[in-house]
Amino acid sequence: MATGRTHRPATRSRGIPEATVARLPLYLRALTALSERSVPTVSSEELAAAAGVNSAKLRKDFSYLGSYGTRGVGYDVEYLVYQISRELGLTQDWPVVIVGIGNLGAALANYGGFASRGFRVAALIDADPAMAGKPVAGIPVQHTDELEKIIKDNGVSIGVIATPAGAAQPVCDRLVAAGVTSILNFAPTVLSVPDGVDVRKVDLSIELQILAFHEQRKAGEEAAGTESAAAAAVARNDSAEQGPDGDVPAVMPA
Amino acid sequence: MATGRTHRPATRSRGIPEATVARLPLYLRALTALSERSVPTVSSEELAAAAGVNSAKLRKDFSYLGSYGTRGVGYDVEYLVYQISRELGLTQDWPVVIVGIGNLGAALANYGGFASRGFRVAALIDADPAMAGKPVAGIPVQHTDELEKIIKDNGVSIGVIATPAGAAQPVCDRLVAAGVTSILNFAPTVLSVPDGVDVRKVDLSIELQILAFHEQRKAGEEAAGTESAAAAAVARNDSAEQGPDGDVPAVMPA
DNA sequence: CCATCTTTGTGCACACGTTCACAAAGACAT
DNA sequence: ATGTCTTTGTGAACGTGTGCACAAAGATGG
Repeated sequence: MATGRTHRPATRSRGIPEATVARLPLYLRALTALSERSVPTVSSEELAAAAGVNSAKLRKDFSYLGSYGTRGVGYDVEYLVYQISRELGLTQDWPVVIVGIGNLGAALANYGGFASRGFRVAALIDADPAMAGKPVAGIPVQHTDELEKIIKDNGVSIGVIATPAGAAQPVCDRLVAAGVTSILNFAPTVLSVPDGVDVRKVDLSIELQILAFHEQRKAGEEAAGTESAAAAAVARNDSAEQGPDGDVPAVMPA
Repeated sequence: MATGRTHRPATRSRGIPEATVARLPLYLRALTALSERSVPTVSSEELAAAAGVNSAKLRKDFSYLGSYGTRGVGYDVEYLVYQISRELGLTQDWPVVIVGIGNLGAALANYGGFASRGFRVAALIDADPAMAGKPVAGIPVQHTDELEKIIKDNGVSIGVIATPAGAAQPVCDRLVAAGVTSILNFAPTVLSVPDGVDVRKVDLSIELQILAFHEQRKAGEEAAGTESAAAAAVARNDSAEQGPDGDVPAVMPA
C-alpha cells in the first residue's frame, strides 16, 4: 500500500542486464590501463583476469553490447574503450553537485576519480552558513538556499548526498524537485524517491558489518562445540546469553 | 592465466544467503531506530517499509535466522536487535586498521558509523613519514613500517585500504601476510588475495558510472538522433583508429 | 585453397534470488 | 471454548545471473 514512492525499479534497462552494467566500469578501467601501455588487442582471458572476473562472463557481457571482438585474435583495446565509454554515457559531460561538505563531502570533492571521467563537480553545497564561500578543492561552497538555482542553471541531473542521516531525505526531496534524477547516497538512511529516480547507496558501516559476519564465521569454523565457544577462537568477549523472549539487549549503536 | 588466488568464494555461508547477510545491517539500523523510540514490537510490513524492502523478502530473510516472530503480533524489537547483532558478530569487538590517511582515509577515521557498532579504529597507517605522529580524529598516524607489529599486537583481522591505486596491492599483501583476513578496499583496483580472505570494494567512480548509464537511458528514451548517428558510423568500422581521437576519454584516475 | 589453430559468441543447465499466495499459529473478543 | 482476525513462515513459481562446453568465425601458414 501507499506506493507513491518506490524504492527500486530494478528492471533490466534496454536489454543490458544490471549485473553487466555494474561490471562495465571495471572492464573500462582495465582497458584504459592497457590503452596507456599501448597494448593493441586483448583476449577475453587476459582482460577477465585483469578485471577479476570469469572469462565466459566477460564474453557474455560484451555480447550484450554487440560483436566487437575478432575470433582468433581478441578485442581491439581502443575500440572497446570507446564502445564501453559510449554505452556508459561517459562521452558526454555530467555535472554533479555534492551536498554536505563535511569530512566525507570534502574528501569526495577532492577525489580525482570524479573529474577524470565525464563527471564535473558543478557545485558544493552545505547548510552551514559559515562554510559559504570557503573554497574546498578549489570550489567555493554555496549555501543550501541556492540549491534549486544551482541545479537548474547547470542542468545537473546527478546529485551526491554526503550529509548527516537526518538531513538526507529533505535534501533528496529538494534535489528531486529541482530536477535531479540520479542520486548517490552516502548518508546511512533509506531514501524514498518517486518513480524514475535512481538511487545508489554507499554505506561504509554496512560493508564492515558484512565483513564482520564472514569473519565471525571463519573464526567459528574450526571451534566446533557449543555456540558460545565458537567465537572464543579470536574474541575474548562473549556476553551472549540466550534466554526467553524478553531478555536484555546488549548493543546500542547509532 | 589460471591464478592460485581466487577473487571470490561467493559461497553461501553456513546456510544464510549472501543477499540476506547484506540486508541484515539494513534491518538492524531500522530496528535500532525503533528501539530508541521504545517501540516494543513491529510487523514485517512496517519494518520492511522502514528498510526499503519487500515484506515477503524480509520474512524470508528472518526465517534463515530462526523463528523469532509471533504470528498475529510481529517481531519483538529488542530481541531482534540482539539476534541480528549476534548473527553479524557485532556483540564482539572488532579492531580495524585504516591504511592510507589521505582525504578519504581521514574522513573514514572521523566517520562515526565505524565506532558506533562493534568496530574500533585500532590504528591509522600511512606511508608518508611526515604524517607520522600527527593525530587524525584523535589517533596518531603511524608509519607503514609498523604495520605488521600493529596487526599482531592488536589482533586485527579487518583492514581498510584507502591508499592510491598503485599502493593498494602491496599494502593488501602485507596486511594478509600479517594476519588480516577481511579487507574493505576503497582504492580503484582489483585486489588479489589468497583463499580464505574476504574483500569488499567500495568504488565511488563505478557508482557514478552506473548512474550515468541509467541517466543516459532516461535522456535518450525519446531523443535518439544526434550523436548516435556518428556512433553508428564508427560502429561498423573495425579499424584501430576511431574517428576523432579526442572523443575517447582515455583517462585513468589514480 | 586447404588445413590447422586460436578465440569469440552463445545454447544450455544449474544456482541463486525474489515474489506470490496461503496454510498454520497465535492473539483477542465474546 | 469457539470463532474471527492478524501476521508469520514457507512452498512453489518465476526471473536473473553464472559458468561450462562447443560450434562457428576468422587468422595464419604452407
